[in-house]
Amino acid sequence: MEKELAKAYNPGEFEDRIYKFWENSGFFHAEIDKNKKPYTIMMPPPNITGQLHMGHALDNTLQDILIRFKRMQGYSALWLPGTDHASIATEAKIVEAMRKEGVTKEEIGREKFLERAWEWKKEYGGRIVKQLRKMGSSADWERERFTMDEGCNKAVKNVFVRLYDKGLIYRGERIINWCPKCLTSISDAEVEYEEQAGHFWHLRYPLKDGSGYINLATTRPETLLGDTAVAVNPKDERYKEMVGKTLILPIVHREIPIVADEYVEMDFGTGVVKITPAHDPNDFEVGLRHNLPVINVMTDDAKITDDYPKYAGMDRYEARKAIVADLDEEGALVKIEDYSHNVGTCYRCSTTVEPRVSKQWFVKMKPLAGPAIDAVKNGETQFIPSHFEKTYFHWLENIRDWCISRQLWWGHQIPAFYCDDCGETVVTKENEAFCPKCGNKMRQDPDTLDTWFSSALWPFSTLGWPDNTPEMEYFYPTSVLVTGYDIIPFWVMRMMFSGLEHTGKVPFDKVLIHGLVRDSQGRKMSKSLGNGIDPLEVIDQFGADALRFTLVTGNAPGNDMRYSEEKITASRNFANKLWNAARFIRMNIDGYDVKGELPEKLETEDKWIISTLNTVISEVTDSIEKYELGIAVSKLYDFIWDCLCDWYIELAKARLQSEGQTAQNAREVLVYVMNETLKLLHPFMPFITEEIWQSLPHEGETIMLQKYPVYNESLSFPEAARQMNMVMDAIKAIRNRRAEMNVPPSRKAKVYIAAKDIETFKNGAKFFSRLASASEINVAQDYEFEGAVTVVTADAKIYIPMDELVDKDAELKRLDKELKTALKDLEFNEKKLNNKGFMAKAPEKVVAEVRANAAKFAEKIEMIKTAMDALK
RNA sequence: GGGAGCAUAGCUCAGCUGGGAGAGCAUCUGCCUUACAAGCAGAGGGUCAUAGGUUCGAGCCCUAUUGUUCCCACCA
Repeated sequence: MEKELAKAYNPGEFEDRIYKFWENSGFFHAEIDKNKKPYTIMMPPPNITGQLHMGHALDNTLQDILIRFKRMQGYSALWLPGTDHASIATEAKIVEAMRKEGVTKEEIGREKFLERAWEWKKEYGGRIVKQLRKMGSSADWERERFTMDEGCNKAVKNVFVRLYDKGLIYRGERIINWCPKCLTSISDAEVEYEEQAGHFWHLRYPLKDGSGYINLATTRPETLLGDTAVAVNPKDERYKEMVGKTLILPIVHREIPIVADEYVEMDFGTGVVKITPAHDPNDFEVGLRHNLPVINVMTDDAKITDDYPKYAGMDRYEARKAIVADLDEEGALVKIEDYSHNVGTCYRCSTTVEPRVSKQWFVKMKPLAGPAIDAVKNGETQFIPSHFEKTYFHWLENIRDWCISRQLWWGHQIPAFYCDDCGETVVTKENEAFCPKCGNKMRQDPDTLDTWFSSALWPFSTLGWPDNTPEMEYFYPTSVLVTGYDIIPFWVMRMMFSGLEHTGKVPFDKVLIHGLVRDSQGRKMSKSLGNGIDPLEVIDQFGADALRFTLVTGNAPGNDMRYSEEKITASRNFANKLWNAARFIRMNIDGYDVKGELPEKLETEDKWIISTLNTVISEVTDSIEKYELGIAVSKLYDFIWDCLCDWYIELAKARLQSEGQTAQNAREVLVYVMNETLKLLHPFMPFITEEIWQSLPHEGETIMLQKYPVYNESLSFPEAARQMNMVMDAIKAIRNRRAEMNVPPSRKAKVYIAAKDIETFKNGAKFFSRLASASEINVAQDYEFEGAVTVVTADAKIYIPMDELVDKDAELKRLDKELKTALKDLEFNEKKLNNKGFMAKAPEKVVAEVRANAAKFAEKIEMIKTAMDALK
């Protein structure tokens, strides 16, 4: 036989060995059997920090569980590797790494930079994949590298050109969020708002005709330089007369109109807003509606432009001071008020973002959103749990055009070319372009595409699209996307509309949404808080299986979970329990020829455990198929700990110590049940199940490629299970009673069982000595005792004559209490049976159950009564 | 302001399509019973946030309220 198990569960002793074994088994690069229905699952991109974090560990655990489960079921399950492109964070990391080497990106140029970036990416991405593998994940870097390099680029260009030709991509002037430090636009989602203490500067703008002033307030007086109007609400009686008149802008002394616009709220402040279209998104919209000029007063790095010589070169905060001082001097400053307000900051460098007008590429979202909404509404793609559909709809229904250009180098360069001479624009898949009008070589747009633009194409770009590859044909649409709820708007939504637009099909059938992993106090894990827990350290200390188990246990889809040391300890203890159960089995089969096949003659307890296992098989399989992994895992936990360890192994001990066929049968059943259990558990705890499986009699090379257990009707023994439960109930009742009386197990006592079903209890009598501290066991239809400890179960009346311990009054009191609960139980059931509505409307099954319960309690009451009579 | 989630034992959370409330940890009691003290056998502990409603029957479905968390928008 194979190998000894160490005395205690110590994952460190075998995880590395198992991991190497898997590497050589070909599992990670399993050949795809194209005759079988595929199960395709996507794996998100390696995290940019190069460090595995809990969220990632959770993602991967869920994905890997599904992959392993499906492969054991015979599907050709496949990872689709991820990509991670033009994010500011990525580029910043690369720039930082280069700075340490003493070079800047400008110095080495775009081409070299990208080369360097790729090296960097390879190093960090590769590291992440190694880390994922350590936890048993079948993540695969080689495949990722390929698809990132070749597949993605091709797909991105194709999509861009396609959308442009259809008029769904356009270039236009818009207000965007600009980070003056990173010198790039950032998407709305990348802006973080924080509460900042600021001021309200109350200003007054004089009317040109000298008839008075109009008062308004601003938090950003420096943008006054770019004011091109003042707006009031059209319904506002106070200013009705003023609309259309002209004001003189203080300091600048430019003439600006008063316009009426719904955007202005009458109740807020003075009901007057200064309009600076170049430096505020709302003002920009107002400007569009009223054809106002757009005057940009700031440079890229948020300094005042040369158009205002007095302030030129000052940064926005210096300029603010200077302008406020000048306003005061001019008498335009009315008062200053303290005011706290939300300010948008760059999520990476925390610099206050500057809304800025610039030329960017946009995707028209309205035409793309419609089909994406429909596909979920008609069930082509389902969210699990389904309520996340609401989030999805809410986003798509309120969607705005998507700014896709980023002023970065690391990413896919926008395939648009401009003619410097005539201003012609050409969008093409080619690497260079010549102006159709003047024939000059054109200049490619230096910007790159938003990371989500390429990520949105992942489900098909990784399969070779736009070519009609066999992979595309076979694997697309994919089966399930596993991801956190926080990126539904960024990614899920964009994959949906991209898939529908470009392939005509949804990218995946199911979207399994999970929550975030928080710390033990419920806070989001973050670097700045220092409360992040490194999964690798957890693995070192407790084992990868314990981590995986913790991440799925007691956790419903979509709900956040808290990570705590108590939880991981509980998981480790469970692994230890399983380990020791296996050790017990190994010790008992040592020296015997055991195959783990079910013997022909099964005892009642064998039938009970096999039947229970059979039920667990169907429940676990159903739960996984419904993506209720937390439920599946708790079913397995209960079965292994309660049924297998606490009961079956204990029940089998006596037989194992005997000789002959019955002992051999017990060995076979033990190995059989353990093997089936290991297979059931394998997707959740891959390392320990492999290690134990290898140590027990088995056929095949690895547990990973065994068939997942299937419910088998011929292994269902409800009658044996019922009988076993009667015996177990009696044992529990005796233990309970003894514990109440503080009788130590070492003190054995005779047990007399009075029951209708004599056979069952005679059959089960052998268990009472070990499990109920019985010195002797007698079974009969009835007994008459005076002064014995009495225990009543639903099926038996048990007497334990322990004369010196018997306190008649106490016994009577206790029995009386039991009688009362039994009477209450009976009443509850009878009430239902007497309820006409219940009898008429409740399903037959429920009525039958209630009827059976009523009978059971009536019987129990009788037994308690006779027991009490005997005591009196 | 718009949207969503959560509210169940001292703590952390399960509870699938409605059929008399569960687990782990913690607490208390008794056990080193030769797989396991990372263990075994027991015990206590809940008006399932509040108020209505639907139903024969509600932790679960509906409405309102309160508390709480998250996402989005953001008032110059």
